[in-house]
Amino acid sequence: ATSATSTVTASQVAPLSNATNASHTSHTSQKRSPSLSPRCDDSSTADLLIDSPNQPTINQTSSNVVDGINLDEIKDFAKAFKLRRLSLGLTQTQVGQALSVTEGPAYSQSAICRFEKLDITPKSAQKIKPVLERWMKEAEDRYKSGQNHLTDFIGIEPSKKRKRRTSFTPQALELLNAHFERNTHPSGTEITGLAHQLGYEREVIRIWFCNKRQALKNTVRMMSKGMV
Amino acid sequence: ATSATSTVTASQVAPLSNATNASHTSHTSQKRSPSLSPRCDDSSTADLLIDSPNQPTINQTSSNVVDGINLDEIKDFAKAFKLRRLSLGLTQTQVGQALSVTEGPAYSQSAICRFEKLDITPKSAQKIKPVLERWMKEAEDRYKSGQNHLTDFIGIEPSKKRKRRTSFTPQALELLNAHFERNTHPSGTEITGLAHQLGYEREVIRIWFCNKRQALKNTVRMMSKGMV
DNA sequence: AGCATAAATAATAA
DNA sequence: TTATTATTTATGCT
Repeated sequence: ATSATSTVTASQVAPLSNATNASHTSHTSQKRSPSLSPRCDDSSTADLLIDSPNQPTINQTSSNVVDGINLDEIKDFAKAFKLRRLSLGLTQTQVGQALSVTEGPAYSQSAICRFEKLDITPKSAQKIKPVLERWMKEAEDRYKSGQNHLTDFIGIEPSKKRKRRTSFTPQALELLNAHFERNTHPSGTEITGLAHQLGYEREVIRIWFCNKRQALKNTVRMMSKGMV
Repeated sequence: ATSATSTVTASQVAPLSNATNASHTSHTSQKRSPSLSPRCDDSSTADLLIDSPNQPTINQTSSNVVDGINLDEIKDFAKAFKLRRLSLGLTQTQVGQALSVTEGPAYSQSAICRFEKLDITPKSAQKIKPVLERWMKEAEDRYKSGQNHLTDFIGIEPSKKRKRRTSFTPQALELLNAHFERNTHPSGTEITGLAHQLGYEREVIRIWFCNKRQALKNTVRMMSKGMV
């Protein structure tokens, strides 16, 4: 996201598949993991049924229709989506970030990755599909009307405003620190509670704890080196 | 490879028509001279390259025709090539390796990368183009006649699975981090030692350091921007 | 569903 | 070209 020179063309397209690993030194035996067969090929998908409490993902499913959901349709869309994304020169990360800016549900890079690989349950896919569908349509329209519209829509460079640095009140810090002393890893619920109680955004609080833990770690590290 | 999932029929590839965007990089970074080592056994290549060490790359050229070479044509092909490559779910590495197997000149992943980015001289491009053209045509034909023909042509083992994500024990991380603090660039010997000591593959340890350096760099970057 | 980060691909340096 | 770095994708957790 650095140079953003005029060459915003569909360059920088992301990798698609695994190629040979250029590693030297193939040390000892590889722990050949039980293949998760994240693949559509029909090679014996049975037997792998590790009883999962969760629904199987689409690519683990052989049927074409589940719960009234047409999997083929989703598979086709996933493929097309990926291709269109690449054609526009977008990364999963960019799409994810763009989604979080526009209205409607947002999804992370991970979620998009999993959608493209169909490594999600039919239900989830069914839910995400329309969101991506709509977004992609819009993105393509923008693309056709010129690069600027697209980059603008995606929210790259142009309007990447940085969040203002939060400043905590002494009272808030006191409470946060007190909490931190009891528990450096507050649960999601606790974080939400604190955020609400103090009137800060949840994410701000979460980050505060991250940073605090980091600071603690650094302190410990320095002390162990006799630097403090 | 995992990309098998991403295969899309070539016909689905929207040509992304026109798009020959004339935007010519107001260059950000001073590109290094495109000097390639004249180590190739193909003497003509050597001639071609040493003959003008400082010749500008295509993307540094504004003209459409240089030395009787139609740059627009090359640009269009480069774009189309990339898209077709992605549509077939191939990586630059795979193409490079496949080329080295078939008869005719071979090119490395780096060479293909540069061709796609037009970060080569017109002469070099002119020379590579037909090779890639011929190869891609063949690959697409194979693709149409079925996956097997393609994977065969490419010389990949159909079931190359991504390595399972390693999870390090806290103890291992502690040792690794301690090491990292002393030296972010351990020597090969040190890496081997650590791998042995911790019971992980050497390559895994090497990659850990790569990623760790990356993370550190990102942190520094963010801190300098006041983001942490 | 998302974070953190391992692994893989693309780009650049040597 | 090969070796490394920079970027992106994918996955183990929870």
